[in-house]
Amino acid sequence: MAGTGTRRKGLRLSRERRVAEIMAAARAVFREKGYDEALLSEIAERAQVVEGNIYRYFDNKRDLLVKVIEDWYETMLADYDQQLSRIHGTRARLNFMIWRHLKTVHDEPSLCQLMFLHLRTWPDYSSTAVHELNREYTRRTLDIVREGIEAGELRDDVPLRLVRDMIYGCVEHRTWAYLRGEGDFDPDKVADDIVDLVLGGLARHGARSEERPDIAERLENAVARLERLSAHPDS
Amino acid sequence: MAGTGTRRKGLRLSRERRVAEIMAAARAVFREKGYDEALLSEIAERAQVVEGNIYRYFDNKRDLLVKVIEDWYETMLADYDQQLSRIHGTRARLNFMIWRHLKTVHDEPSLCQLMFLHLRTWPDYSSTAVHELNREYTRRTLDIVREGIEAGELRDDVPLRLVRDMIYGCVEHRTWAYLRGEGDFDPDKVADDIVDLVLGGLARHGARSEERPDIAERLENAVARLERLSAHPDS
Amino acid sequence: MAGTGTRRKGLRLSRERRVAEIMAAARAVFREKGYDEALLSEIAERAQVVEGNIYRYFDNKRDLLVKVIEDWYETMLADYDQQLSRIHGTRARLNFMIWRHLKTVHDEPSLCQLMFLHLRTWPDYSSTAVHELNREYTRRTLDIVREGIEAGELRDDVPLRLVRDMIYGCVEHRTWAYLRGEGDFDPDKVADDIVDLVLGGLARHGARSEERPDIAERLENAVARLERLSAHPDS
Amino acid sequence: MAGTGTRRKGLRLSRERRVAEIMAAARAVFREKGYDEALLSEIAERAQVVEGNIYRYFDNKRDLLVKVIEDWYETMLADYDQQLSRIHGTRARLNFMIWRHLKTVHDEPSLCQLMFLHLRTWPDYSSTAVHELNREYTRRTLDIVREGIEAGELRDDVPLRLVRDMIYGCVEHRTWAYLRGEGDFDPDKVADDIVDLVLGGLARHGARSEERPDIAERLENAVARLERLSAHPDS
DNA sequence: GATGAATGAGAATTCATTCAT
DNA sequence: GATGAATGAATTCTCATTCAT
Repeated sequence: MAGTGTRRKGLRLSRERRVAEIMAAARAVFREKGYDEALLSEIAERAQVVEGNIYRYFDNKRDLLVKVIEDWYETMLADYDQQLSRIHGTRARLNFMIWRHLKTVHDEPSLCQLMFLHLRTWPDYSSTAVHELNREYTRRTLDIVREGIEAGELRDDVPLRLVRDMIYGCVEHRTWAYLRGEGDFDPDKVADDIVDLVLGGLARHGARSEERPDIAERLENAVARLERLSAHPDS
Repeated sequence: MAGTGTRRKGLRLSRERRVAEIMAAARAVFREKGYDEALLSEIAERAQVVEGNIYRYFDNKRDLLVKVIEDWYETMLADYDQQLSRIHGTRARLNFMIWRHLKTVHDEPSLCQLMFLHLRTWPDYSSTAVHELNREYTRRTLDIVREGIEAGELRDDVPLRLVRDMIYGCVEHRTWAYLRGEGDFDPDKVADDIVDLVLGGLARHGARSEERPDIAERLENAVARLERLSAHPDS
Repeated sequence: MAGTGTRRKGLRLSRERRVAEIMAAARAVFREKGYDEALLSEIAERAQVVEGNIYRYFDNKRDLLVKVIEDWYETMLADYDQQLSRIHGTRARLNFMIWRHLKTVHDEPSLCQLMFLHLRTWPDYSSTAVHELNREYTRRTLDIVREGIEAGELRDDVPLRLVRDMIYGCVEHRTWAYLRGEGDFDPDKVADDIVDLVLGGLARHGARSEERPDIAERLENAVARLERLSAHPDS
Repeated sequence: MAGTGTRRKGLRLSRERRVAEIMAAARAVFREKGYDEALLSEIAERAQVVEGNIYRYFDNKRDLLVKVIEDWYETMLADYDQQLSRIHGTRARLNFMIWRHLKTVHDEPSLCQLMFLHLRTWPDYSSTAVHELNREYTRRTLDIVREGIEAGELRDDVPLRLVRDMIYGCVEHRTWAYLRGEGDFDPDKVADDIVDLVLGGLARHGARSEERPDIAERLENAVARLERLSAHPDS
């Protein structure tokens, strides 16, 4: 009751430091509890701050999450660049990007969930800095593809955007069960598989021209189907 | 206040009928408001039922959504089978599946959101009937791939599961902005692109560059669309 | 769907039989779940009856419990009489009554709880048949006391009612923890102790007259205290 | 509707003060309405607080009742000690304890009901502070008995625990009808009777019958009442 | 700059009982 | 006599955010 309490009281930290403490606490709590379950009161307590005080530095809970994720992205981006600079060759660089993304999901499933299920679904997401950071995040991959095209290694008749969607969508779907807490996956193996599939495609190529029906045959088949259609439209 | 009683009173319907009415109302409200904003009271009102009565047939709000989505899936599955039976050839069938999925997202963005952002994220999702229905939904695609492999048209050294993740993940990412209410997309175009990318892959293949503007391929795509039209005349 | 279902349908039983089945089901469910947790729907299901049908035989849930307890009491009373007829001597008969009561609590804790915490607390309890049955139940004990008085074995200057309250109140308090699910007790031992205490009292008797201060001394003490009181009333 | 704002707005009180106001309001409402009928909203209104604000200080309705009863017990215990210190002699002190308990039941039937029918029946009762307070409450009685034994006035072959159960069980049974709102009772008279029965027992004792209308005993009882009066002038 | 008391709005859920069929 | 669909009323509890001190 009397004397100096164990809890620092109104201790003044620089704004910078205060913000950092709150964000660290917020990241921890968001990670452990998810967005809805995370309580401002708990974040405040861990940051040694009073609840209402958080509002001095952040607009609201949502904003706090945005800032936490932004911060996380920035760290990742710097990291990526550093590592990518040592890797050469289209396939290897692509593989790295995909592997690194898989690794991130593997190591920080909770933060990824926060990104996938909350941030990204909020109505103003696309005006967020996180959106921009995410584009930046995936742009590296597209750069690699672009360079591969220029080098003549990759096809130039494919919408770049779709390549990105395919890679990141594939990773996301592939890791969905893991994020739900069911089972595990091996980032190395999955990365290899994805690169292989994305680059090589599903169709057979080597023997392709010989095996597949020639043009005349394919045209005939198509016409046959058209005839069938016109004959029995509701069959 | 005035006029003939607007609310029919105690009209007794069979369980079956009542369930159908509630589900119809629920689907509409969920679609319009999303999960959180959807009020049981509004659903009840539209279904001409007292709130508490919903609980005779559904465990809770969550269960109600699950049932609504289940019902939707069942309709879709039957529809798919019917239409798919008229389409032939690996590429065409694959194209149909992807196009149909894109079309669904395009036509029912709200229900898709419900599925993506709620149902699928709930902890017990994998024990849900919806989960099974979803596997059933994607199994058709895998069957086509499997048949393609058996026919020697597709590579047999690719993990099937990854193909599925790539296709559905790609669609989901590609349509994300649309689901968020930003912009639009053309199911036909996107389907063609995805099929092309999934089958052909990103890498250039020696034999391929010669055929480039492949007349047969273009004709095949055209026929696929015709088939689709006859199968699904209101698309 | 067709044919005779496994669930008898509208099978007509005599009113008597139907009532018995419902009461048996109700007793079981009340015992297992307690009053509040017991659901009419479960009782109905166990009794192979439809919910609304219970109301043909019982006024309401409360009435159902009353009837169940009544029935239980009646069985017990008959049992008591039969056994008591073979026991002789005031102490032995008293001991039996107390032991039997303890045994009942021990064997049917749930039904006792129902009686103690519900029936007995309801506002119209004293107009219930159960109330009368309970008086009947305790009257046997008072009869024994009365006979003991007439035989000159027991004091005749004690309010009978208080004796009853003391015996049954003591048992109830003594078994409270057990009813709450904490620990156990031995009906035989506790019965002996209670009889001993009730009959013998707490004060020493044998040496009593010698040890205790004689009248003069006691009067002196009393006067001393009175003086103290008047001298320092607020000390 | 008219006049100066009847509801003070956002007036800030210290935690301590606010808690006290809420508890006072809660005690009143619980007393008047019983547990189930008591509405948080009414408590809030009387405490001049918004409903949700109660939850800053109390976990839930149940906790609120617990705290109210605790508070009540604490007041009583302090009171008991103060009064008991002026009363001397085993019989007189025992008489006081019993009389005081009866008086409490008589004066605060509602709070007693709350204790008997709610608090005490909740599953975690024995881990409650109230449970401990109640033991403390009855421990005084046992101390008196213990001292009587040491002074050679009381038998040393009786389980103390049973004495306590007998006294408090007897009081509870004796006052049951009153608590139910039927009839009344006289704490003085009942206390005398109980003390007499507990000390003397039911059986006749040779030496006893001679002293029967024991003048000293009557005087002692009278003094005990006088002491009580001076200790508790408003009784 | 810090504190933490006060706010506020409502939404899901329960199940005994009734009564149309 | 049986059925089971429909009723309905009311309450607890949550926690981000604000703002008086």
